[in-house]
Amino acid sequence: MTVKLEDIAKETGFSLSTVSRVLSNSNYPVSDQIREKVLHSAESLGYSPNIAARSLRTDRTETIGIVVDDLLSPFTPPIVRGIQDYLIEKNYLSLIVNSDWDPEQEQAAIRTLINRPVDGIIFVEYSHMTSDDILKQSKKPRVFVHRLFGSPINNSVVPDDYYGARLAVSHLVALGHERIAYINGPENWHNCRARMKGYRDTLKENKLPFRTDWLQRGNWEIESGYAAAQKMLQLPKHPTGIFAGNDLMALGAIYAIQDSGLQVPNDIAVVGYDNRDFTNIFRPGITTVNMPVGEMGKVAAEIILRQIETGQKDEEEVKIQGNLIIRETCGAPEMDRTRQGPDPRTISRRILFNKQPEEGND
Amino acid sequence: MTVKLEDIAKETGFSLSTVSRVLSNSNYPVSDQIREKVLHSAESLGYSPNIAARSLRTDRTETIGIVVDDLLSPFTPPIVRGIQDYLIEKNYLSLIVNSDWDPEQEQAAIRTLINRPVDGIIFVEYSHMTSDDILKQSKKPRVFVHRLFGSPINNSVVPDDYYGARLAVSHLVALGHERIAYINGPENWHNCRARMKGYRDTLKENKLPFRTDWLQRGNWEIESGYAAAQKMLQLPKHPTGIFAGNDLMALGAIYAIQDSGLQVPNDIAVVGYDNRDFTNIFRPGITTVNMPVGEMGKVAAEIILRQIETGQKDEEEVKIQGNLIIRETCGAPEMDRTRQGPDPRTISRRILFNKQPEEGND
DNA sequence: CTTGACTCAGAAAACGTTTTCTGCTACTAT
DNA sequence: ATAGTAGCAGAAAACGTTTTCTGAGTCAAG
Repeated sequence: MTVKLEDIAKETGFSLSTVSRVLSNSNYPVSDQIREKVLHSAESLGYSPNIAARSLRTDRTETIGIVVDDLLSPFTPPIVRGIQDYLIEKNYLSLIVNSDWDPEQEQAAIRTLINRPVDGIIFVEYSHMTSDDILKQSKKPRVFVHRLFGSPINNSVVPDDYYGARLAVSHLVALGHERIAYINGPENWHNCRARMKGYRDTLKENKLPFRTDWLQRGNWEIESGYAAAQKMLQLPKHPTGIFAGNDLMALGAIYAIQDSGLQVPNDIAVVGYDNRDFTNIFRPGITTVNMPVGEMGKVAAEIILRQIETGQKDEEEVKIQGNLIIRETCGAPEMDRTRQGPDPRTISRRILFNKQPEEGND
Repeated sequence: MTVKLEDIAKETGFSLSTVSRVLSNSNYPVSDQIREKVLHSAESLGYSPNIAARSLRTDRTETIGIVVDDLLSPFTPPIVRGIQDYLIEKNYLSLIVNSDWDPEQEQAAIRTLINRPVDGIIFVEYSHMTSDDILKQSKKPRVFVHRLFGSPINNSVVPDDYYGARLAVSHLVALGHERIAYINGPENWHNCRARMKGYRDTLKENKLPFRTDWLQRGNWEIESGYAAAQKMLQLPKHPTGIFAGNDLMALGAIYAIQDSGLQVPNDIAVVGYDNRDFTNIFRPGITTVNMPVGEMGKVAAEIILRQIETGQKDEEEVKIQGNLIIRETCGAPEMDRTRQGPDPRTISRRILFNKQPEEGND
C-alpha cells in the first residue's frame, strides 16, 4: 500500500542499500547521478519512511516524552509549548503524559514512556523521584523543568525566584515605599524560600525594616491573600506596599484592601507574581513578575537534545530570570508597560482605561 | 542490554513463539503451566516489549496524533486533557503538534504524524481541510473537535451553541428581563450563527421584542464588549439584560456599565459564555455558559478508537450540551452555584463574598 | 604491467516482534 | 484398529529499515 524503499529500488533499478543511503542522508558516498534519480523517484512516488522500522534498526526515535503534572496547571501549557517549539525545529516530536501529581501515576507514565520509543524524558513542574532508578537504568537522559519540590538537582531548569522577588520589592522601594509586606506561599515549596531571601535581602540593602507583622503565609489561593491582607490592615501601622507570592493572593489582597475602604494603588500598592492571564484584564491591572515559562521549556529541550547527541552528560541546574510587568497596582508610570515585549495573548487595555473622562483623545 | 523475548525463551526453554503468545495476550491456546512460567520469568527479568518492533510487525502503534492550533489557546488544554484521560485508560498515548493557525504548518504536521506511527489523528479547534486528501489516502481515521470554521462535517464533535444560547437567554427571561441584548462574535464563526438563532428563538418563544439596537457585533476581545455596551447604554431605552458571546466581551460590557455609573447586576444583568477561569475570581462573579470541553475531548477519543477498532466508518457530527453556571452578574439566587459539579480548579468564593457585613455566621 | 588503494554498488544480515505454517501428540468417533 | 480432529509447541517468514560485508571497477604509484 504505502510506498517503501523497495518500490523505489524497483523503479530506479538500484539496490535497496543505495536507495536507503540516499534517502537517509547517510554520508556514505553515492554518485550524484544515482542520488538524483533516487530522490526524484522518491518524490514522485510520495515516499515517506516507516519510522517504526527505522527506529527498530537505529534505536533512535526522534521523540521526546514529556511528563506533566496536569496539562491544566496554569504554567504547564506554556512550558510545553516552549519545549515543542524547539523540538519541532529539530524534527522531534513529543509524547505527553499526565501524572496528576500522583507518584504512582508518574511511575506508570515513566514506564510507559520508556517502553515506547522515546529518546529522552522531560519532567514538567512535578516530580517525585521515586522511580528515578528505573530511568537511570534505561540510559535515557531526563531533564526537569520548573521542579517545585525537593533539593536542587542536575539537569534541571528553574526560574530565578530570588531575582524575581528582588525585582518586585525593588520596584516598591523605588516608588518610595518604606513599609513593605510580603505574603509568602507554603514553606515546603522551594521557590518560597528563595523569594523570601530576595525580599529580606532587598529590604536590608535599602535599610528598610523587616517586621514579622508584615510577613504572612498563604496557600497560593485567593482567600489566603484576602485573609493575609486583612490581618495587615488591622495593624496600627499597616504596610503601604504588599508583595504577594502569586497573582491570586495579590488579587485577594486587593479585594481586602478595597473592602476596608482603601484604594489600590493610592493607599496601598500591590505586586503579584507569575503574570497570569487575568492580571491584564483586571482593573486595576496588576503589576507582577513575569515567569519566563516559554524560555524555560526551550532551554530544557536544548539540554535534552544535547545530551542525546553527546550521550548523557549531567549538566548543572540552570536558572532563568523573569522580568517585571508594570501595570497599575503600584501607581508607577505606565510608560514602562509597553517597553516589555508584549505577550501576543495579552490584551492591550489602553483603550479601556483611557476612556474614563471621555474626552481623552489619543 | 534490555531484555527481549529471546532472553525469556532461553531462560524458560520454550520457543520464541510461545513466549510471544503468552506475553502479547494472544488468544492462541497455551497451556497454563507454560503460561505461568513465562509470565514469571518475564516479571523477574523485567521484560518490556520493544514497541518499535511490535508496531513494525502489527502496523499498530497505540498512539494517537493530536493537531492543535496552539496549546496556549484557552480551550485547547482542557480538550486535550479530556482526550488523554480517555486514551490512557485504553493504553494509548498521544503525540501533540501545533499548527499555529497556519495551513502550511498544519499540513506539515499531518505529514509528520502520518509518517510517524500513529493510528489516527484528532484535530482540535482549527483545521483547514486543505490536506484532507493526504489524510484520507493514509487510511487513518481522523476526528475533529470543536472545529470553528467551515460547514458541518462527519467525525466531528462540537458544542451545542444553539442550546447554550438558549440557556443564557432563558435565564435572563426567567429573572424577569424583557429588554435583552446580545453581543455577538464575528459572523464567519459558525458558533455565532447558532447562538444568534438560539437568542432569537428564545425571544420569540417568550414574546419578547427583538431590536437591532440591542444586537451588536464584537470581535471576542474585551474592548469590543466595552464598545458594544457603551452604544447600548446611550439608547433612550437601554437593555436590562445583556448576553455576551464570550466571557471577555461580557467583562468589557461590565466595565462599560460600571463606567456609566450603573451597577451589575442591580441595573443591568450580564451573562457570558465559555466559563473561562477568570469568571470565578472576578467581582461580581460572572454568570456564564460552561463549555463542556473535557467531555468533548473524551467523546472525540471514543470515536477515534472505535473507528480504529472497526476500521474507519464515518460517523455523524455529535453535539455536546453545556450548562449554565450561575454566579452574580444576573442577581439570581446563589444557591444554584453549588449545584454544579464544581470544577476542581475553580475557587470557592463563598468566603470572600460573605465577608462584607462581617457578621454573617455561616 | 602489476599491485594496492580507493570508490562506490549490491547482497545479506540484523533490529525484536507477531503470525503463518508445520508437525507432533492424544483423544474421539467410527 | 484406524482415520480424523483437536490442542498445542516450535520453525520460520515477515514487517521496512540501516549497516556490515563483499566485490567489481578505476586509478595511481611502483
